[in-house]
Amino acid sequence: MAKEQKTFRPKARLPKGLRDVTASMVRAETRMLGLIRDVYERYGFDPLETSTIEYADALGKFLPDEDRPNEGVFSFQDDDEQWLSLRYDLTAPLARYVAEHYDGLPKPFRRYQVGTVWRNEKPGPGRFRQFTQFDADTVAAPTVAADAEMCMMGADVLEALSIPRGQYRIRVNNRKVLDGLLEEIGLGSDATDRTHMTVLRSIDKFDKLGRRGVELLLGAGRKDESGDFTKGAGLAPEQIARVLDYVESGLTAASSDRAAVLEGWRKVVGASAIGREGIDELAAMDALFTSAGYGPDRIEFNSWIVRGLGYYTGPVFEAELLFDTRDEDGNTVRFGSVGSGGRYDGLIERFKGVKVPATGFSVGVSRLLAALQLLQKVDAAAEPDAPVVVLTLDAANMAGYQAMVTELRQAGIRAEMYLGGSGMRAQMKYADKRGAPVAVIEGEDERATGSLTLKDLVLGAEVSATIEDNAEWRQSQAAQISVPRAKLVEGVREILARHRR
RNA sequence: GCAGGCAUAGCUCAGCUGGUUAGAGCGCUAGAUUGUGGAUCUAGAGGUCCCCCGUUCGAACCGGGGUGCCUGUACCA
Repeated sequence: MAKEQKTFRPKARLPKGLRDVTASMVRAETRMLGLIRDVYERYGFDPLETSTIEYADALGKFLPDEDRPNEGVFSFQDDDEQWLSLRYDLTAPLARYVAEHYDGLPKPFRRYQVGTVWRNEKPGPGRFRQFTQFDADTVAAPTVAADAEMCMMGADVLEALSIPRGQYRIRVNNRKVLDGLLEEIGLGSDATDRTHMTVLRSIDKFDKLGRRGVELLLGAGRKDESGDFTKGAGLAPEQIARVLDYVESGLTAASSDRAAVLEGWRKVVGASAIGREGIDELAAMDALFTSAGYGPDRIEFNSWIVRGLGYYTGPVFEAELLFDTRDEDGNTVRFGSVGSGGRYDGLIERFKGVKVPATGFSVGVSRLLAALQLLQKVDAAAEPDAPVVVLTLDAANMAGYQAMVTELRQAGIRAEMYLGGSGMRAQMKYADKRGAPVAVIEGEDERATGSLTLKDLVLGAEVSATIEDNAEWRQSQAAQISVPRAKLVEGVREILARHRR
């Protein structure tokens, strides 16, 4: 009763939040990574490649509001039942590496690393579960000179990618200033306190929600446009006023004068020792920026840069694109942050028990690439020419076609022979779809006379626009020439030269 | 995670108050036009109407649950 067994057919689909990257984007990314690498190398950083998989406990959990432990990380068990995780950033593995090889490393230790990282969380526009980061970190460098260097390097990276000065900004703040503010409004110094965190997160949203939105979040809370309600920090009106004071003291002068921003902050948080320390550190950074010629059109001090609450302990910074652009659907897209970093003096302490100060900067590669693409800064010259296609019209003569392709390749010309099974018309369509500049044709007629027909497909496309009649289109062979078989390379070169960019 | 919306061919979508064989345009494949990409003409392939359960004589359409996508929000190491 052999009933027909249904063969199992898996559905061809990609898991959510992941994507396939096609030729032009792969090439553009490769090129972009090269430019970033050049900048990092110039600053004296050395490459390091750590593994993509680490023991879960080495990556650590440091989210203070851990409602869902282990969320966010892809994990699985090894043969010996130990938990392994895909890395979710490049900093935690660096901390592990430094702790493991501490005694042998030069200190300060400076390394850069580019790599794929994974986060198991809800994807969104421009937010994937697998993406690429490009980091530089300096470990065992206690002074803010290391932080200042990160900021300047961030600016250099963006300019190396042809983002004009003025269209981006490196925005810098200091966690110590924020701690001083919280102290000043009487919230104490418990960094894991819920109100504490809510206040910081509210400040972080100033850019997005504006003064009114932040005010609501600091107080009772805020309703979003779908009607969902976000609970606020529940501060008293005087406290709210003080926080907004701080935020706006950074706003008025931000683009013009770094020293003026620090003066403004000093008035609000200067009474706190930790706040003063933070401001003094930024003043030291300002001196370095200024002497190196990095003005406020590149690096600014900014009140609402907060960053994540997990591990930053000092200066924090974000590289932000300032322009709006439009996506394929014509919607306005604000790019915002394409890189970020800061000082994390506590990360390596997890392993070593001793404090090892460190600071780093991380470029969000995929995001930045998407921005460049919409800016049309993705360089078309990085694309290789499409291959010359040698048509295979006679199955008995494959050896002859192979010889032609090889000749072209040996002459440095990108070329391929048609490897499908269809007729001439389909082969021409294929060449067209590939964007081939030249089709090499050798059929019976050509072979009889020892010649080849070379068709200039670029010129042909231009000609076809003016022709409507089929007979005319076929007979007008303006776009093709006949050359002796021996002149294959020469003839192809000549046509390529016509269209050289 | 929370809130709202959406789900029909590769793509963009139509499909009446539930009614027989679910459609269009574009794209794709092949043929015609003496061995040639465009144009024109002809033919063809391609769908578990997101999935499961239910209501009904009957479900693409109604109800419940699930999944996926979009928007906002939260989080962002």
